[in-house]
Amino acid sequence: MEIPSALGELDAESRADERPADHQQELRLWLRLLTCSTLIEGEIRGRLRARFDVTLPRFDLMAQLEKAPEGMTLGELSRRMMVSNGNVTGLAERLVEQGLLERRPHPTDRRAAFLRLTDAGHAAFAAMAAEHAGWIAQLFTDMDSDEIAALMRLLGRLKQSVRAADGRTS
Amino acid sequence: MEIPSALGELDAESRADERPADHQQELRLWLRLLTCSTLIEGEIRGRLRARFDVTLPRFDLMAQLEKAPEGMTLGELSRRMMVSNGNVTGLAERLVEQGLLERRPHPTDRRAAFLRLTDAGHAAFAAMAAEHAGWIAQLFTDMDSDEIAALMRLLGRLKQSVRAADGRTS
DNA sequence: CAAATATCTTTCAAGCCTAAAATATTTTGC
DNA sequence: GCAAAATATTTTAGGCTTGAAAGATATTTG
Repeated sequence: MEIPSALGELDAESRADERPADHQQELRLWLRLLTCSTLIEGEIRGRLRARFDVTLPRFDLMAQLEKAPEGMTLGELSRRMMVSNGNVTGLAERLVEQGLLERRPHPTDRRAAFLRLTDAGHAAFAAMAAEHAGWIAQLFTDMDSDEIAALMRLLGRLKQSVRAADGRTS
Repeated sequence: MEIPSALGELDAESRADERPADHQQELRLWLRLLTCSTLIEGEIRGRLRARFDVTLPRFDLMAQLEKAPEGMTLGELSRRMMVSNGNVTGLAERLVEQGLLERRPHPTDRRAAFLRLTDAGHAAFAAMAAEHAGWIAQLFTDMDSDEIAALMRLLGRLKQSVRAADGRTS
């Protein structure tokens, strides 16, 4: 316990706005988080390329569509993938060219279009997804189930914190 | 405790290679981790652009150089930033053009070059770093110090696990 | 209903990023 | 010392990514 010292001195609270606050702990955590995702992402990207000659963004797009058998609009896809609209336009274009994706007009809204995996797309994704899951598991090998659960919970809290901060953005 | 049932059946261990193993927990953790870094990265990228008209990669490069007053070679920078050599070549080029970076020959190795922040680079970085730290802290607002410490520890374990798996890569 | 506003998508310019090949130089091992 | 291997960097081709502007269609509102 720290005891505020004598007369005329500012307590920690009052000082907070005058001196650069100490954000070291948060900064280091952010750096470590970024390191982890960069490492994993790089590993997965490399393996997808070597094994299936596919890029990570294309794999991610297919993964989203796999979960929506009836298809999904470009906008919905862009929100779920957390990337820009224009980005999805280009990715989808290339996947349609490859015959993995099918594009059809939205039944009631002529601005929009639905995207769906073709049969070839489903098959390709199934093959990739199986190995992908194994790679991820391998990267997490040294973590036991309790640690994974604890990380899961804390990252959930972090996600919540970030989204909340986003709301009250200055 | 599970009891292996009668004759002729395979125990869990033997089955492992035949059935798709359950990697759900790891997959979901990876997705959540990726969501967190994508959210934070996007937030920081946007603020850097709006407030300082600078990109995140340029900020990252400057942050690395700030820690090495005597400068650093391109290769060292590329390793620390975990990006390709060619990437650093281009980033550095643009920062030199802006007058934030200085490039000088390596004293003893004619293949290599040192990069250092110019005075203008130091000044620009100092201004950005101060606000940057505040933004990060704000995004972590809802996490208390214990949670941050716990996350830090678990991510340390994860980093270790990923690096170890990388070593024993098939 | 018409004007204003919102939404869905594409296009564009600029920059980021990688893997692989090429160039230049240094180090290593005979 | 010299050939071979290793290291530092650049170049190249291709793809990813963004933010902003523009086009097309829907929805809302006066």
